[in-house]
Amino acid sequence: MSRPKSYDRQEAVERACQAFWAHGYTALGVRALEQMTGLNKFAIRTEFSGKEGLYLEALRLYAERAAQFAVEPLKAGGLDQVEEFFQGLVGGSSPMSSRFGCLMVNTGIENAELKSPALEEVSTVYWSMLYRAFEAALQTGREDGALKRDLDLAEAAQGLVTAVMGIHTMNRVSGRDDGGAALVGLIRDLLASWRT
Amino acid sequence: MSRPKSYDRQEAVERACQAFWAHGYTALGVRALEQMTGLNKFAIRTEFSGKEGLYLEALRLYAERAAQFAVEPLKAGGLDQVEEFFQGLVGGSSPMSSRFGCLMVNTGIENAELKSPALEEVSTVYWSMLYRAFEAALQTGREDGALKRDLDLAEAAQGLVTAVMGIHTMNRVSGRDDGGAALVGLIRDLLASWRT
DNA sequence: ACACATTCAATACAGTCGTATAGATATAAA
DNA sequence: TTTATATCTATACGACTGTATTGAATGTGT
Repeated sequence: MSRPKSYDRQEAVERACQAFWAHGYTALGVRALEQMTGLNKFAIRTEFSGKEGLYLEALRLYAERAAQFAVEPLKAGGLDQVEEFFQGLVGGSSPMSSRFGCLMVNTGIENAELKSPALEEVSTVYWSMLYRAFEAALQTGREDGALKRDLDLAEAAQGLVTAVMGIHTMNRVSGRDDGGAALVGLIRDLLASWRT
Repeated sequence: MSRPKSYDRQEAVERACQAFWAHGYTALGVRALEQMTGLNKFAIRTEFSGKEGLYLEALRLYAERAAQFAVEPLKAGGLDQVEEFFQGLVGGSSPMSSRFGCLMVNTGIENAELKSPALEEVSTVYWSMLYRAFEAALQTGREDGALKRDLDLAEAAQGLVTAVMGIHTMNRVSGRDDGGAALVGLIRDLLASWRT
């Protein structure tokens, strides 16, 4: 009963995610977004209520993908899965590694002062999701008796999250999807030292 | 023979450094910079040849300070100094810790796509300076016989640099100058495991 | 074939960006 | 006191920002 949309919503969000990932939020203008997503200004407004709405949608997609591909295996597994997770942060064979770093890290740094409550929440939820996943994996390791008993689980999980940020940051700063490989190596050694 | 300047150059750069540190480059407009630095538009142009020139000056000051307060002790010391360095990245008593993270990390993430050769170089020089400092400290540790012989020094130094980025990033994302404390703890454990 | 509903393309808008310019101002030397 | 020089304040500029509006285009249902 009306003119069909000239774009595929899902694909548009996907492309927007990639675009924001590479260029950041502020630096990417609406007119550039049109080209990279196949959307038009009107659609950005009506479908996502503006640029920031599209950004939030892209962030949610990113978080969803990360939860699916990286975090779920973590919660189900133990120490080995933690090691695999870190391996996935570098190198070309993984969907979690990128020369542009991590969209959530980039967002957190760029918008630390933006004070958009919606952004703040997406970020917080994302990192606490990762924290709990590490916590669960370590807890599993402990219950399996694979982990030393004197390890502070909360500090370990939080420290791992921070290491993840470092790897992503180094990936972006170096412009290479394996820029953070050295820290992945150190984390592997650390995990080994935690094993019984 | 002319009207005296209404600002102190050194202090202006110092304030600009703080301002860019907190707000980033793009998000901080020239008109806001005037207020926060005590400079005026004319001075920004004549004294620093524009906003980007002032930014570079601020980055150089930041790098200089970091070299002086944090990196020099590293190059002169050994494993203990590496540990002290990481301790200095979190908590209120250190000039290297901040809830705004690290100016160089923020710059590297925000401007990964800016392609300003000058910025690129300042960043590269900074991180390789830190890398060499870690390398030197570890080398000293090795020569003192305090370090296990099978440790890959290059990977260790590069991994430590990446961990530093992670701590700064977590500081900024969490908005706390001790946000990265957990990873500092893990790094301390890791350093301990390297000792003979 | 026609009316209806929705999207599209193009343009307009007010606001901000960094920079450039011009007249007023302040100091030191003549 | 006058002159020269440099800095200050204020305004102007074109380019850009994200958003809003308007008439044309493109479908479906009658």
